[in-house]
Amino acid sequence: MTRSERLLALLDLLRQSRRPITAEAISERLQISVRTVYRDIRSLQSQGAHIEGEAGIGYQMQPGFWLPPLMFSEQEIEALVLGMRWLKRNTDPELANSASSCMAKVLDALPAEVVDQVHHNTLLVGSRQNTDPQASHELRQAIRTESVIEFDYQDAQGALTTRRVWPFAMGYFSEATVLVAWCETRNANRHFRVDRMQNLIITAERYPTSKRLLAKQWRVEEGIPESWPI
Amino acid sequence: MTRSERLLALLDLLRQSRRPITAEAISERLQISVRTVYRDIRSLQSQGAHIEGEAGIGYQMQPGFWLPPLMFSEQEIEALVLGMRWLKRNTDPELANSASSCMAKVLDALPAEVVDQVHHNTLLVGSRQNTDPQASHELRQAIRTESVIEFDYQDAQGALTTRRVWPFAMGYFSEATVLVAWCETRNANRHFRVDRMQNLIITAERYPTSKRLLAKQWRVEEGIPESWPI
DNA sequence: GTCGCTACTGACAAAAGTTGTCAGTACGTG
DNA sequence: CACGTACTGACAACTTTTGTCAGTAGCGAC
Repeated sequence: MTRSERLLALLDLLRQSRRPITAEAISERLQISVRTVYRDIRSLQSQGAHIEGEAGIGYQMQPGFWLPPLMFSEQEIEALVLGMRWLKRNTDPELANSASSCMAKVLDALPAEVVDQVHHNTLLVGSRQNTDPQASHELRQAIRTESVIEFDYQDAQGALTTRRVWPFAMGYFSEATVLVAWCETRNANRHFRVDRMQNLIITAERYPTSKRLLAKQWRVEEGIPESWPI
Repeated sequence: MTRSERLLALLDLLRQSRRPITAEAISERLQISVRTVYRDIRSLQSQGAHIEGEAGIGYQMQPGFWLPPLMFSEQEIEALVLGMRWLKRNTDPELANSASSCMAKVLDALPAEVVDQVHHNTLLVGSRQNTDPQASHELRQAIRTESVIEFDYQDAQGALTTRRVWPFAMGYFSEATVLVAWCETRNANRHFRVDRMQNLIITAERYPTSKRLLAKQWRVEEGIPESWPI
């Protein structure tokens, strides 16, 4: 059994065992030395598995690595499919891809007839003209990492300015995709249509506050009640 | 990316792709040689994954057989939230409700730190004017049950006619919601804007074919390739 | 405090695994 | 037959993995 196979086996082992397992027990079970068990555990942890070890006790895996089976009603499935289709046709390839894999994960646990229903579901969505998918992707990335960005912007009057902003939200409208950001140049929150940006640069610089705070402040300014409903 | 990480990624990839995927496609996606793809596939198979390969076709995995899917990634959560938000603001209350309960179920399975991310997610969607929510809901119900429906319809020229149709699909566009149906009156497939319908009646009568067949035929007529992607 | 149990770390050299390349075979479809 | 694709074997360069050994550290029982 090679290491990579063993890691999968170890995941399975930890997933199934309810009580803590000692490294020594694992080492016997998998026919490897204790030292290697420690290394394997470390490797899984670095891949996102929540495995806790306590001296004198053993190892135990916390939930949150594997997605448990989710059950949905027919209507919920319909909603899910429709939402994912909208993403596929109205955002960017990266989000579309995430939508697909979401759907695949959900479907994994569902009985075959439901999967079949999904593939024959006839709720459809239209698509709008795409804004530059690359930019859209990069901007979302920048929001995630709270990075300062720079770009040239052509406003509604056609005037071109260079901006340096702290992005914290994106709005998907049927006419355009809009970035919401704190503008260093103007010292205020501003909205920017993605299709009017040019020469976008994601700097390595992280902005000196958090997107949460920025968003909260923006909501107050705009009179948007509370954090966003789902 | 180490081999063991790659194997998990490969599982995810196979789970996600509904259609068979060729070894070459995988090799590009994972940035490895084709030979290594064959080795990786073999490795997963020997551990119990149900992966089938056919010459000239590609690989396909039978879902739900081995390890459960990995937890949603940050990007997948983002996609999910955005999709559900679109539903909330652009369809009807029934779908919006389904979206909410979907999200609630998903959140229930998520570790706390991810739940927090969801509540502070800043991808937003615009909303369009609603078509009559009641009608929208009833029409979807009619599609589900394959019921014959009747209504008065005002076409683009303003002429009013009474129709009896077999509904099988709905399209959500930014300008309007459109019902796609086989029209008994015209003996052909027709599209109807929901906002131009009046006096809608869902009859108790079930139409003498299936929505799948109707949809298939419509797709052929319209030159839409294959069943709908997610 | 000491003991027993166990998690965990660093270092190192031998052993094993991994990879891309190349040259082939096999299979089903058109 | 040609084509697309699954699949195999061999090999050498390259990386990773492994066990061993020598330690440190936390916790509960006595």
